[in-house]
Amino acid sequence: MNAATKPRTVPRAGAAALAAELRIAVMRASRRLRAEKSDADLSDGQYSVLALLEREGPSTPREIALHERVQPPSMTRTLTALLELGLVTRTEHPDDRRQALVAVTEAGATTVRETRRRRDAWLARRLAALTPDERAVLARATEILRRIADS
Amino acid sequence: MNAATKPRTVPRAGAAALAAELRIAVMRASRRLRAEKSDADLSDGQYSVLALLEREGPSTPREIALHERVQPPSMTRTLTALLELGLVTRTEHPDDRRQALVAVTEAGATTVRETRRRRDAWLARRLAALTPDERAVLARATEILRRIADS
DNA sequence: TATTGTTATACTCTATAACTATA
DNA sequence: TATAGTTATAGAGTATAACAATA
Repeated sequence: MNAATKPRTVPRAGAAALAAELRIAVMRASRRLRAEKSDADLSDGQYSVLALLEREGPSTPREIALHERVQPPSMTRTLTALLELGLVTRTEHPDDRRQALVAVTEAGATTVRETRRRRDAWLARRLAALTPDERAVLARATEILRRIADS
Repeated sequence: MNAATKPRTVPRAGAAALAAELRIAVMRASRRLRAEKSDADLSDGQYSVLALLEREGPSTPREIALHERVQPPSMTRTLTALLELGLVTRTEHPDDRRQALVAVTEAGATTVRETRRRRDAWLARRLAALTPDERAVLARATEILRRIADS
């Protein structure tokens, strides 16, 4: 059942019909990817903050809360957990003593890279089973999806 | 910056390189989609159960819990909430009096359809702004993604 | 005895309100 | 006064353990 039997998946290419199919496929794929986590016992929110800091460098609790769309007290709790796990550090802000600067530790960066590696490995195994043509479709779709998400 | 400048998005079509790009695009898109929630005052879990019952017909609490990968006590709580909202009914199982049969009400079915419509609207607007060729790419990608997620 | 479903209880994550320290 | 961050407290969702009813 590879190429000949897919009646629902290539319907009329109308935007409304495609939206429903694409939404389901994207949500389901992301759920599967999220399930591929590293051994670190982190919640989604904790990992999201750790990955943000690893990707973009040190930040203040308020900035992180804004980016994660969470209230400051919730971020305090998340950061406290990451601190106790030794995955981030908290230091004084050089210019403003009200603020704090949070940064990943070496262990934190390792955790992020490990999780990323596992998720990529899971996906890469499945991509390797596709035809070159199918991979080309996904490569084009990747760029289009990125544009949509950033809009 | 549409066709001439995309160095990262169509790299060598190797599975490993594509995996990282696709993972980021899928996770980011799903994050945006999830942020577009409807007015319906239901949690993700409650809506998920309601949509399941609307899609597949009446079921027992245990079956629903299995499908949603949740423990039975958690499902009891979710079903109680949906019952109090008048979105589902609970009746005796015809063959086994230990079990119960849960089904959506007309109000429940309406809620599901309305929510689905609202969630798709955001994505449909963005798809409508694409070229027919780009929509065709996403239609093909949808089918491929679904296969990957189900594997 | 085994299975279905519920109740009792606790833990996690998030929220709002009130507080402290600094600008 | 305004802002950054924390503490206090509450609500929603899920989990395990113990229990009742039925097979």
